[in-house]
Amino acid sequence: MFRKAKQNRIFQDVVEQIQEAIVSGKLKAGDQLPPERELKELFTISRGTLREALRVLEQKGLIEIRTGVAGGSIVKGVSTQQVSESLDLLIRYKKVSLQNLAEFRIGLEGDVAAHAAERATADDIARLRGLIAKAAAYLDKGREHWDSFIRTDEEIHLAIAETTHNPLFISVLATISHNIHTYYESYLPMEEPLLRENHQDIVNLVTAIESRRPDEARTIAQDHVRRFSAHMEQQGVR
Amino acid sequence: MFRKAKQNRIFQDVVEQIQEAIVSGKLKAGDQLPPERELKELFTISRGTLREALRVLEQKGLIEIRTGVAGGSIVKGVSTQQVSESLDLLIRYKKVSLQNLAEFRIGLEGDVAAHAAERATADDIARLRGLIAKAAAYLDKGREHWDSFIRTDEEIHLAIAETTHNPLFISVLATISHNIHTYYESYLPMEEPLLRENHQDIVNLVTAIESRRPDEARTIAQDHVRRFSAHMEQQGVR
DNA sequence: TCTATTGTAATGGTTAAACCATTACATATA
DNA sequence: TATATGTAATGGTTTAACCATTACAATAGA
Repeated sequence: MFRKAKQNRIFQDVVEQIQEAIVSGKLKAGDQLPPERELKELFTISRGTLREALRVLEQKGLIEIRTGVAGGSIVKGVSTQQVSESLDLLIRYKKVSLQNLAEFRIGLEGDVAAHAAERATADDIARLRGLIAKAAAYLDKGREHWDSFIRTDEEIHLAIAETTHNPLFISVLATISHNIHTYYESYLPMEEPLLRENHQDIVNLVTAIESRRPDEARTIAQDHVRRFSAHMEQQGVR
Repeated sequence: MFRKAKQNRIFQDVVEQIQEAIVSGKLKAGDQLPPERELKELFTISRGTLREALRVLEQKGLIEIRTGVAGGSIVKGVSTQQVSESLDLLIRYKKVSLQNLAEFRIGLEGDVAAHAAERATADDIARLRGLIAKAAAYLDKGREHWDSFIRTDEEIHLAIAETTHNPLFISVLATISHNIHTYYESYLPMEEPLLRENHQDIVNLVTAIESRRPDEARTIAQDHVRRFSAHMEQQGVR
């Protein structure tokens, strides 16, 4: 029914006030908070307590703190960074396995592909085609550019998510993608046939999106995720 | 290529040392850290700096801090709590709409239902049946217990997510559910037929899960979400 | 006049010592 | 034996001082 009434911790109150201002839009990304010595007067608290509050806000990714003249707390706005970081911690703590990630990602990438196919504009398609060409170029340029290929691949997945115009798909996919790519780099053998297979999947996917075939797009995306997860598992990832 | 080399902040070093000890298992959930006045000696830092470090660890959900004799920092281990909280912040900040949430939830609840049907144990089913009976009782007890019905309904959705045994499904669904229920309470008319319809959906869903019919479970879950989102939209939610 | 150097003041980072508020546990009392 | 009370441990907060870094202005040199 009720949660335990927490003892009032002053810094917590300060955190909530500033966070609320950011979430509600009163403070926008790029805005600068007054220096600590002024803020502490505004809240009528000591500098130490204020700094604990700023530390929490910094940890949440809501502000960035710079030293020096004209330094101070700069508002950053909410980003996927924090979701990503906490998920990363979970994975390292072995609470989330590669299978868990893959299983989740199959549904997610499928939905994203299907919705993208329903909504992609000509601009979206042009952007995707551009990224595909860029990836292909890296692939042809040889081994030392394959890192760039992988990064472009991730970029394409994100671009597809963006054509859904649903911030949830975008942020969740960004988080999962980022974490999957950590595995990618460690466990996917960097061999040309595999990268070519990867690229061909993407080409097929974008073609399906362009042709407005949601079901086909979903199937291609899900197959792709399944196949590459299997590749990684063969490399001995638990 | 490289990230900017951050200036060494002492509290950051302390955070990393303690976090590493937790993630690597040297510190386990339930373990108690020495009191601040001892810790500060161990790290040879001031109490203020130590407290900034503890604040960050607390914010990350890695420790819990209690006052009083025998209080102090208790290790909590890594949990999904932080993922949920940051995702929650993201939803509030990005002003994710009911449609955005519903669209995302359709795929998610479908996947969850299907995987639950594949994996549910006898215990899982018993638990779900128990919750369903509890919900039905609240429904029969009349209007003033309908709040409890709604809360039990959310509990059932979470219990289904838990039978997937995939922490990703669990924490993401928990977050989405929590946010959807904010809308629920504001926009869903509290009328008996609607609540009965809701309950019947859940009964059907659990039956499908019990009978190991993933596809049917997926369809029921998705229909349910679609129908109730439509109900809310009729109430004029953007 | 333009550029490179140097100075300086603003600002976050850290330390230290003191006192307050809460609470588990021991002790005393009915 | 059970309840009330005392007490010491522990986190929460304040204050004041000093250090480290840095943007910007003043200065010097070409």
